[in-house]
Amino acid sequence: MIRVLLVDDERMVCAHLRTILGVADDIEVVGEAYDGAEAVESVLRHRPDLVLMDLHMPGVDGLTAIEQIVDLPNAPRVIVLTTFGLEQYILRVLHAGAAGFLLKDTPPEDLIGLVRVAMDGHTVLSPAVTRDLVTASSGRNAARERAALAVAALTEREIEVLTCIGEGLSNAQTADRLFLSETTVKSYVSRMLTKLDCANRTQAGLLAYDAGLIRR
Amino acid sequence: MIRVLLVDDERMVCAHLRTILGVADDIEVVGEAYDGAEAVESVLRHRPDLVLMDLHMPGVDGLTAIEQIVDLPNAPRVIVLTTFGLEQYILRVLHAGAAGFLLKDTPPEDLIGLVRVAMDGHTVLSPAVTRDLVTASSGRNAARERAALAVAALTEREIEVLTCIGEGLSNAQTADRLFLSETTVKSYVSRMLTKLDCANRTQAGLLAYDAGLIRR
DNA sequence: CACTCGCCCGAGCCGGAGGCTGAGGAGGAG
DNA sequence: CTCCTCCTCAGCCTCCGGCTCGGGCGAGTG
Repeated sequence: MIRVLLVDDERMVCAHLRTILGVADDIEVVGEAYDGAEAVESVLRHRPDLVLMDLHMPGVDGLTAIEQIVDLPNAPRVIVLTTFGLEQYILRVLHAGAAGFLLKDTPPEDLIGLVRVAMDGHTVLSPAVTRDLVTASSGRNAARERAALAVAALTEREIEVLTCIGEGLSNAQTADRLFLSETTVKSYVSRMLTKLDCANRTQAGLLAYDAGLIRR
Repeated sequence: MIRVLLVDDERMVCAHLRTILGVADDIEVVGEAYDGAEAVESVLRHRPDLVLMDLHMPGVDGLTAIEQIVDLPNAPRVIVLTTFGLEQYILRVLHAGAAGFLLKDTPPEDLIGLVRVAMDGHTVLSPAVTRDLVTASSGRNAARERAALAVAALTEREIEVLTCIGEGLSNAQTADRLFLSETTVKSYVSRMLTKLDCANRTQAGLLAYDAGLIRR
């Protein structure tokens, strides 16, 4: 038996979910909560196996509620079930410890299977959420590959200078670190900028970041 | 009826999966393939609804096989099912268009439910895969939060200027874009640098990047 | 050997970047 | 009305950033 807690500030939604999940004979809705603070209390009181939670709620944020819930001993699984347009929260939601991120356009007949799968320890995502996750991270990869390719065309010394630029050092500071004259550093910078097709050192710094020369 | 194609270079694995999925009366294994090239052919021949595919295979890579398969008309859903240690491919796998990323320690009894959920359009991930996905992106989040906090202290106009800096524009170019005088831009830059505790516009540019003001 | 070529270093010049002071107008809070 | 914040702009000065040119050094090449 999977004990489920529903969390949504709109009671209509809770009621709707209750009827949807009611048809499954291995699922039991053990309670409802209408904001983040209530959610944490309800978890402590009803000890559910799984929580279906909205993100947008008055008072305590859904995100912080998740963090508090998953930190509890014998913590339940938490699935975020929210409206469109909040897909970009996906990374933060997963980082908070959620077991899934679903949009409210999820067909009712799918929901039961999703609950079971999440209960088994797996992570479930709605199509739009996956799309956002991919586009959010694919942009970086494209930039990263371009940057790595551009940097590969540089000499070793030039890369050292580029790294310094990426750390925000001035030419004088760079010269100091690399035991060079400032004018030497300047000439390196100049050649680099043309090689990398950058207009100024700021662009070069971002490129160094993309290429992974510097961390933060 | 869900028509499934199995792709794994080890035939034992295919046979095992066949017996596991055999107990579900809504799933039918319609074929097997033992490398990436075969997988594409088999998809064209058997027209499955869903493909269970290993990543590590001789010849054509699993990743490129996925890309080719999901580009087909009436493409099937593709779930990656592979061994430990390949979790870091998660982003590439999702970007290639996969509907899931499972490890081979997935309990047999879970697999059927996972196939059904993926078939409904959702994305499914194994716990270890989710963990890797989160840690891979959480490193940047630390820098991102610091940056977002710093940027929050700026006025709207200052943020616009900061964005231009992040794109590598000069003061004159920034002034041109925002319909301002160059001296105005300079004063903004000056105040920003002190507010953000940056020595150069290069450091400010990286901060703008971290804060998500600019994409690439 | 002389010649070339790429990489490493450096000087000098000039325009832009950055810091400082000062100041006017628009709008909100008291 | 006054005080305050924010947006806007000017002028000045200093210094850094970026460009051009040039020399030294090692490795190939004919």
